[in-house]
Amino acid sequence: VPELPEVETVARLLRPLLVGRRVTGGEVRWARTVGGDARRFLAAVRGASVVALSRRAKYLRLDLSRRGADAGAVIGHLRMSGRLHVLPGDAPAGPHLRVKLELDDGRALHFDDVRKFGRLEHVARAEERLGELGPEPLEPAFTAAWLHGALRARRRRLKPLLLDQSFLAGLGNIYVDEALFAAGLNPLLPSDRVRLEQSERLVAAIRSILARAIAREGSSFDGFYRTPEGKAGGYQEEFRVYGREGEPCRTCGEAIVRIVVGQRGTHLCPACQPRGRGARQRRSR
DNA sequence: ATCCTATCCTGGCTGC
DNA sequence: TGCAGCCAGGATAGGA
Repeated sequence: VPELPEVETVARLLRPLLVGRRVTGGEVRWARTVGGDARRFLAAVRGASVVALSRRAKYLRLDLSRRGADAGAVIGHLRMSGRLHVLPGDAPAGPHLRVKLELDDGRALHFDDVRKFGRLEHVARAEERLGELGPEPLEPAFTAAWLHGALRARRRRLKPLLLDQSFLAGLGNIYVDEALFAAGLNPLLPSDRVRLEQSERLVAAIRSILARAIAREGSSFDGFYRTPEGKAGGYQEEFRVYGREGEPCRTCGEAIVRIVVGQRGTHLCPACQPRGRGARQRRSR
């Protein structure tokens, strides 16, 4: 599932192929992908040039201009199964092609998406489609002090809170599970019981896991995510808990467990990620 | 304030 | 072998 590292990889690899290019035409095969109105979308992007390509949370943002004037932006979200590829103009459409944008260099941007949850929408102002997003975990503002305060200001279980994009932007099911394992924190722990020292471990875990996953161009384990070059990512080889139910913990040998938290499959090592120390102290007295 | 459920989708899997 | 039914999963809306 594309999360921050996968979207960052897509942005980095597409940027040199798209920035400076003008959209000369296009085709929409699934209207909902572009927000429901294919004609309006194509009119908005035809003739516009890509002036910048960036990532915010799990969104891709293509800023457009037409004859030097602001022409809004295309906001992309890969959701579960979306893929973006720049291919030769005469490349055949894949079976799940939803949107194709022809470029002035003879190539074309293909948006393929088996499950049709992905989006590639045009908006006048990028902010209106980006929603309310928390801080970027790789930005300097994401510190242990901030996280600790933010966690204590709420009373939610850690896992759903870290998945909440308005709390922290860019993490999804995989990297939350991996980060909680690396920090030794239980996914069910109420956020207001996280101590400063635990917040420090969590910040360090999130930062290092995301950086490492970007270096490996994301995670590919279910046949969906591929880089724009068609390659699989490599970070799935470094998973400690995700998708490892029943397999031994690489730290302690205990069997990895899968539970459901907030309707999400959640993987953890029950020995390395025990419930909070307070609960254990109470039990032992 | 927080949690839960349904919705959107389809391929792949399970069970019979 | 065939087929019905279930499930994952990000974001969001609406209800408890």
